[in-house]
Amino acid sequence: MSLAHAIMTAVLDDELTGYELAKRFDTSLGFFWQASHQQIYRELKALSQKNYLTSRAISQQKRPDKTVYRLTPEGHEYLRAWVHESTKPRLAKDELFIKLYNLSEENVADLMEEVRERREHVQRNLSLYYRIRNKNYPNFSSLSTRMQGVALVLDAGIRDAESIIEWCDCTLERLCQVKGQ
Amino acid sequence: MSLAHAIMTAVLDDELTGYELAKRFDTSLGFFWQASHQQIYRELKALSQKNYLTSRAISQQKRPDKTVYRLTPEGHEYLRAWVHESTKPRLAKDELFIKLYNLSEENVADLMEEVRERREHVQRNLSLYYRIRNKNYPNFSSLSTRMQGVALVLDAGIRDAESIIEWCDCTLERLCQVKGQ
DNA sequence: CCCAACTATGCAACAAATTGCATAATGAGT
DNA sequence: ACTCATTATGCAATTTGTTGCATAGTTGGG
Repeated sequence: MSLAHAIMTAVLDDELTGYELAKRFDTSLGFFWQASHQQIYRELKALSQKNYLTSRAISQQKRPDKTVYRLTPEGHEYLRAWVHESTKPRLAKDELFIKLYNLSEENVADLMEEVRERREHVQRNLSLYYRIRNKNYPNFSSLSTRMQGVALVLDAGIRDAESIIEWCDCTLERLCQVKGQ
Repeated sequence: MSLAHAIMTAVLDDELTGYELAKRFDTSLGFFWQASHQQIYRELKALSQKNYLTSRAISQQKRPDKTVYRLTPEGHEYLRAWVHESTKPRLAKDELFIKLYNLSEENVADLMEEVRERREHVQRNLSLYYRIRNKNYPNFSSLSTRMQGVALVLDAGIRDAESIIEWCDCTLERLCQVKGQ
């Protein structure tokens, strides 16, 4: 259900296409929500039928035609009311940790490589978050209330990424000792 | 698919019932995987049919009868091979951050309460992780390789929880200022 | 010039997860 | 005495998410 809320929140300020939404769920929004383009297009259609979103077709010459979506007043009110409802605990699933539970001399090299890849991936996200913060949220106090909320989420993403990178470095050192018997 | 791997990993050392597994997915394992008891019982049945787990019925007088599951050699081999396969990126979904994107003077009090609850929840988990570490993994170097892997995951859980608590404290201060205009 | 990646959308089949319900005994607290 | 939480398992319906496929022009690199 909350994919709907995430999408509606994403189009609070911007008019966006399904394609652009998919990219955001893969980058900035990806810190706290993920969705495939198939899911997004399905949900956009459902939300339009419920009258929470309106769509507008845009013809393009050099690119395929596209449809941009924006929040309706009904959608805005629905979202406003939803914020007051009880919040589900965060959901996290990470295969890497299941695999680490199975650590052995036989697989330690593979797992080190996985941790290295995880570090790189998180480092890329962190760089992106820094860029977004420097560009759009340089001074917290000067932001509008809504943008302060966004900045707080960005801060969570940055802290999360930094802490994971530290763990990766520490873990790689320890796995290196396991590898060398 | 990976619920299967998580369950098989959980019964690597211990014989467990579906009920006990459900409790673990709600506490220690919950850091990196969650599953309802309905999901778990279904998966246990499927894994038994595939011959990756064997079950043993235990009659009880004061409590309902129960069934304990353990890993078969086939299950062990399957798990061993799976560790070498490519790992999917972590999946995280958190409604709290969607709600923070919608921060306003109207909802700031509710959101502060949500952040406080999140802090308490994470603090409870952190205390549990500390207890587990002090009890079972006090000295990293003296552990078996497999247990070192478990200790590394525990370390990730501790770092994660500590960093979230810091964010909650910082966020509560900032939200307090928003509340007071 | 060819191949890959990007832009842009969507259907259909399938797998995974959630929600609601059901049973049934024991122990702990008010 | 009554109520609530705990132990212990499971079915059925629905919702959500994944995987595979399909189309089709543009842009960039080697």
